[in-house]
Amino acid sequence: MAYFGDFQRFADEEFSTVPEKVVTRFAPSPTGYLHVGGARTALFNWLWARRSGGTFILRIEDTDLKRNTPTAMRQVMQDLRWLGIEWDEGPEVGGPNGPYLQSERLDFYNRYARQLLDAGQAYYCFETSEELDVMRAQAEAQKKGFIYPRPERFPSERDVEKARAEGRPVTVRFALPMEKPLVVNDLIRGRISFHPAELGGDFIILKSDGFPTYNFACVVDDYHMQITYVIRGQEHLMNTPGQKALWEALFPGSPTPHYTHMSVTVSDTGGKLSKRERPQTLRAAIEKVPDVDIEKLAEVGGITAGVLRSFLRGETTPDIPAIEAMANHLGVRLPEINIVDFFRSGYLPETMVNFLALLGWNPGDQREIMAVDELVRSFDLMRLTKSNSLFDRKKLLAFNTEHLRIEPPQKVLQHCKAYLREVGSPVQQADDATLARIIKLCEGARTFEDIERKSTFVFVDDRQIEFEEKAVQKVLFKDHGLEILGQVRQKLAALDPLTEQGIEEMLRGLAEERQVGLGKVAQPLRVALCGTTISLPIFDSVSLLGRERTLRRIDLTLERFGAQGQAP
RNA sequence: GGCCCCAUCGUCUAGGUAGGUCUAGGACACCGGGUUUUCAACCCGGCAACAGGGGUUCAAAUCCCCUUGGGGCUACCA
Repeated sequence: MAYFGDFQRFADEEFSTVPEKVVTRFAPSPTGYLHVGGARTALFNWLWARRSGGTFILRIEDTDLKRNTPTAMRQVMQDLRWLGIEWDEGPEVGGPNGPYLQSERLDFYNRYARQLLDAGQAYYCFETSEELDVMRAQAEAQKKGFIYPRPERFPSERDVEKARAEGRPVTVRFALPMEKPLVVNDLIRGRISFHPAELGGDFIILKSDGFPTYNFACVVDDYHMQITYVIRGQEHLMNTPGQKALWEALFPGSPTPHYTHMSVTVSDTGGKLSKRERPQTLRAAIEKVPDVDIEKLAEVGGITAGVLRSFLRGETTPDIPAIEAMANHLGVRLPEINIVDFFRSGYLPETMVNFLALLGWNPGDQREIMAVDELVRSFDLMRLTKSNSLFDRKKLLAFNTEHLRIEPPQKVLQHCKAYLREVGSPVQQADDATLARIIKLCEGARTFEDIERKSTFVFVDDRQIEFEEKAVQKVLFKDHGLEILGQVRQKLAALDPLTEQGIEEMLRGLAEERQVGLGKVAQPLRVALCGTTISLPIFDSVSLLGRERTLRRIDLTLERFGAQGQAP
């Protein structure tokens, strides 16, 4: 099942050997949760591998000791699995080309660095970061691009010992061939040519802590893992010529993978889709609160008032749980950025996969709502869009509405249970049959959050119902709401047995009797049962609660608001 | 600043590689109407785009150039 796409337009020496097998990889650096951009990159790589019967590899790029967090890798894997993106090789599943954590592959990098050093294609450097900063600043002052000055004679091993003895950092730089232009053949952008001098000159491949840099590790691993297609974000386009040069030095004669640089996804809340959006939204929200109680808010977030003030000044950012706790406390909705955010907001993974796939790709016909297997069948790298796209949450919502409608009920039920557990909803108490019934009643719901909100009244104590002021004023205190509720109570008490049909006939009869619409008799009852004007269909609401609880709630409502008199 | 990428309705996009069939199609959003026991959903209708300027050509959304605009990179981050 090899791919026979249009390679003619790139038919030159570089593409003369089109690899039979498709091997792609997703190579995140484990710095936090998987976010939308990363998920899209993973998805495209996965789809391409699946579409052509190839292999999808997960590789963890944990070469930055300062940034990697211990739990991040697990979170990323969990999020990928939630989306249904399973890897054929990688952490936890193994594979013939492991290990799949770069931090466990140091031997490879050292060996190749040694090879380059011995061949005179790389050399040692001893500058500190500060010294390099000064050099860059000088170049900038002269309005010139900074190019690292390659020494006339490369430092020897003895120089290295000396530098170490002096406590200087030791790094290794790749001597970038400067004579010919570096050409990248991007599958969707075509031929792009770079002048080596404009790339910034010789770049570091081994850091002073002994770890490889991204550009180095990436080349070594892509070769050893036999990656045939590199599909990544546009932000890597400028890295590619350097990586190609490195590849040619390391593996001469061996074809590089095909490169594809995807467009960037930008946020509909303005600017680049970034993890910073959530704290920024919270900060803006706090600033709008008139007399914000800093002490209290800090306590909610589990941080000190000092930290909170510094956050408000834009100096620091508290951790994710603190941000979420404070937002929750203030009732602020933070924009979803990470994949888990969408899970917690009640989206289906099928929606995310479908929507993400359409960000920068389309099947070429008018289909939009597609199942995963359909995406796999239709996916084609050559159909990637070149321009950046905006992440439109409203369209995502419409997609979720549709998927909630078309996915198999069993699947929806399972996802719904996971959601309810995650948010700690009282609706968790529902048994499968009841929950399935509730989901069915919520046909047209946009997210699990909608379903939860509409049905939670069934699972709380009769006395725990919180009455929404607006609902009380509008429904109970107007149009004889309380009076009608009293009548409803009497008729309901007389109903035996209590069936949905009976309830419906009774309510319709009463509406007719009073010469009003059904809404006028249904709404007071609804408010009595759940405290708001939004709930499951009223007949089902009553039947779900049962006679006893329904009557008790009506009585409690009458007791509580009856004394406050009737508005005209 | 330098280098690189990109440019069709408000948004995602089809059409562009083989110029005429494009009075530019679809979806989301929006507006109007309908349905209705709440919210949502649903049904019908409507608004709405080839960034600007030069070429090439009988003919340009489509090919070329310039301008403008947006984005990316310019680390001992990935």
